[in-house]
Amino acid sequence: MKQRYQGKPLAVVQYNPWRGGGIIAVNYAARAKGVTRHMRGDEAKELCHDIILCKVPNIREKADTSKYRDAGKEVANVLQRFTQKLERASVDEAYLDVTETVNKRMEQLQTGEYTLKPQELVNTFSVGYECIGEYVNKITNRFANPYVDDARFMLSYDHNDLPAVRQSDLRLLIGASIAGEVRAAVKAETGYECSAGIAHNKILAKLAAGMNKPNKQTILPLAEIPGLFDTLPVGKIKGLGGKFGETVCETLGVKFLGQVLKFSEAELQRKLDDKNGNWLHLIARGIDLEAVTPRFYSKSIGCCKKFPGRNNITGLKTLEHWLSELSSEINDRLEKDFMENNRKAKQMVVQYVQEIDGEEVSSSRSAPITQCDQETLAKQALELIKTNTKTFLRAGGDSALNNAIRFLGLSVGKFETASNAQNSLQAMFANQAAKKRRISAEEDHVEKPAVVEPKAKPSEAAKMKSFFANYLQAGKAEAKAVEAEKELPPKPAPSEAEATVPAAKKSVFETYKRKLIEATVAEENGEIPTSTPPELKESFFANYLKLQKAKDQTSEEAAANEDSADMNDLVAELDEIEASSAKVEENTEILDMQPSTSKRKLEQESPSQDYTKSYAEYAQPVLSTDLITMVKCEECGAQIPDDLKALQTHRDHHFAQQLSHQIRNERREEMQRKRLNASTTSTSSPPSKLTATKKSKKTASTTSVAKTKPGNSITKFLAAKPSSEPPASTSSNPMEHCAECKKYIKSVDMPEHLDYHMAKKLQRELNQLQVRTINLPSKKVSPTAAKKQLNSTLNSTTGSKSITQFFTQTN
DNA sequence: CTGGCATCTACA
DNA sequence: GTGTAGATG
Repeated sequence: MKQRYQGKPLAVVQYNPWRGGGIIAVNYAARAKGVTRHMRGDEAKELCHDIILCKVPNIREKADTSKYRDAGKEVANVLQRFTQKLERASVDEAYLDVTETVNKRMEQLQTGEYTLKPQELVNTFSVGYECIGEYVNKITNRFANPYVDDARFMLSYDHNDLPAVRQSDLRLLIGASIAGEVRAAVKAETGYECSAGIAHNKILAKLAAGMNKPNKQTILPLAEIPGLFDTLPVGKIKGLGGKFGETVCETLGVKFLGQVLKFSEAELQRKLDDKNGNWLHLIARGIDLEAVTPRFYSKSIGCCKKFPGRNNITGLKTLEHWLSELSSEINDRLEKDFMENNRKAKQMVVQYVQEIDGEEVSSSRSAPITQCDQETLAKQALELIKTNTKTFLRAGGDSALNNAIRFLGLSVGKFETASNAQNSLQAMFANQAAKKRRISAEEDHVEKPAVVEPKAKPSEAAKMKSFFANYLQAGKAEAKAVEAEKELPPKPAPSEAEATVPAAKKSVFETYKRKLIEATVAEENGEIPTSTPPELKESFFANYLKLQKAKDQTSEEAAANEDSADMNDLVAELDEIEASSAKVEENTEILDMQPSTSKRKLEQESPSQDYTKSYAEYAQPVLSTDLITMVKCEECGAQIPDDLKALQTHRDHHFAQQLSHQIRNERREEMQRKRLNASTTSTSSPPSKLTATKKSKKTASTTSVAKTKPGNSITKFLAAKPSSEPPASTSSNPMEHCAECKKYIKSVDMPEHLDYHMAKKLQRELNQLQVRTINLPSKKVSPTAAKKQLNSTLNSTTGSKSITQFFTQTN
């Protein structure tokens, strides 16, 4: 492709003799003119006079898309360097689970080994925010002053979840910086540009990725989910874009995803079915339990061709010809695959559509294969068709088919690793390919090439993780374990457990919350609401966990639990949550490559088109200094804005926090005593239980679980460290030494204390950076772009000394 | 006659 | 294990 195409309207067509060919890809300049996929080339010409139509090359009389496969692989090779947990979702999309990198950077943020680099966020957007600077501002303010949240935030989440949600925002920001690095690497090394979505699971990441294009990335914060879903058409969610989505809308009488919240899970299960009801119930809450399944190569290789109308295959010779052509392509691709992956297909499938009595009848037949040369494949395919068609040939001849064939497809799969390298050339290729991409255990039956060498060093000895991190992560881990279990053989019906346990637990949480509220309200004379009444909202994580846990239990266990005190359930649950710092995809990114618009290597930028107006990629960081005036909380040292309301709210927090820790400590000690009395076989180790239930999931979970440190429980935060001897540390009031500020801090407050240090650092860094965008040659600005610019200007003038200046466009 | 082709997943 | 329909890009 030449640079003269840069920015000009362009589309890719295949088979262009008839009406200009079918469009299979459209660049953004052409999209702006209304050109879409599925149009014919001629229609596109009508809409966009100067559109450039590129043809997909024809090989063997059919479209050959290998160029696009190769381009996708080239990009995927770059992506692979950033995580082992890479799932290629299609030829130009991939999911990256960057949880481990985020974890590492969270720690490094505290030690100063890592700092957020705002220039990585210049073309980043965040759902619900006018610009990324606003989002960053919110995060830093919350961390420095965690207990003053806006009403919307407070209403969206349960009090107990707020810390987790707060930390999630910082994690997403780090995720976005990683995405920025990834995309920069893709651009630098391949010339292709791509967009990305950064969120806590695949569904959300995919959704977010589509919100700002091209060449942009979008964060979807947890707190924005309810608002977004209120007006999000159901069909926008992956998996709901087709017939099923329509069924959902019709049977529920809804248009937007948020409307699904009105239905209980049971209702959804009744109206749809068990599985879909459960799935939709979670999706409507932004929960998607699908893990990023590492997969670099597809499970099958296939090709097909339609023979519409007059092109129907009616003769044996023609059929043999096309089977031979398809086999030839398969064979080529298979040879290449063998070189790279040292695997061989063990099964072939032939699909075909016949016209029988004017009706299209499709069939597919499979057979095991030992060889996959062209002739063998073609022959076997023909055999399969013959033997599965009642009257294959027309009576009275030996070449006319009884039923015309309208479609032929041939694919091979069920790959197995070749026993050993067949020759030195093959070995060399295999090794090179392996070096390049270091495939993780993708398939059970595909062995890692011997040369595979993980570059990731074992992470540094885990420092004390913040309570928030564990809370959020573990919550997801728990959910995941339950999900994985569904793949195991049928479990006992949850009947009893489902009905009673959640109710019981719910009351516990309600009581607990009420206590907190009463306590805080009593102290503050009822002036400032610190917690939303329980009936207004439910605990996002806790509720989900409760539900899943109930399902997880056999009736027997449920009965046993009913005997125990409510509080025991709660504490056990919290302990379990905190005990496992197991893996989950914390931050998922989807990268959406855009071959049609992308620039090739060596290409230079060209005159900007309309859509390039909103590009922020010319931004560069400039230093400036300013800080917001804060006062210090005597209790925890946190910086709080110097106003009465903020101070009051902050003190309320400490009170609530102490109460909550106190309750849990008491229960924990009680449990401990019980445990000592009882035999210590089964109850001791929640993490091992997770390992067991997760076993069937063949993601990287096994490795992560193995890494889980046994002592990674909340008790670590609550009990004094044996090594450090704080002055007044007692079992009831343990203290620890903060490495950061050399002060002794109550152990209960240590996690937040560390968060405070991190927040302070973050804010300092970010406050010192101001990004300025180079003034682009002014052309017509789209209404939305104009609005954005206006807002940016407003931001930069009103908050002249504020952090919102990041990334805002000033001149 | 013309909405192409490739790939994956769920489910019966 | 096998064949089919649906979803998606």
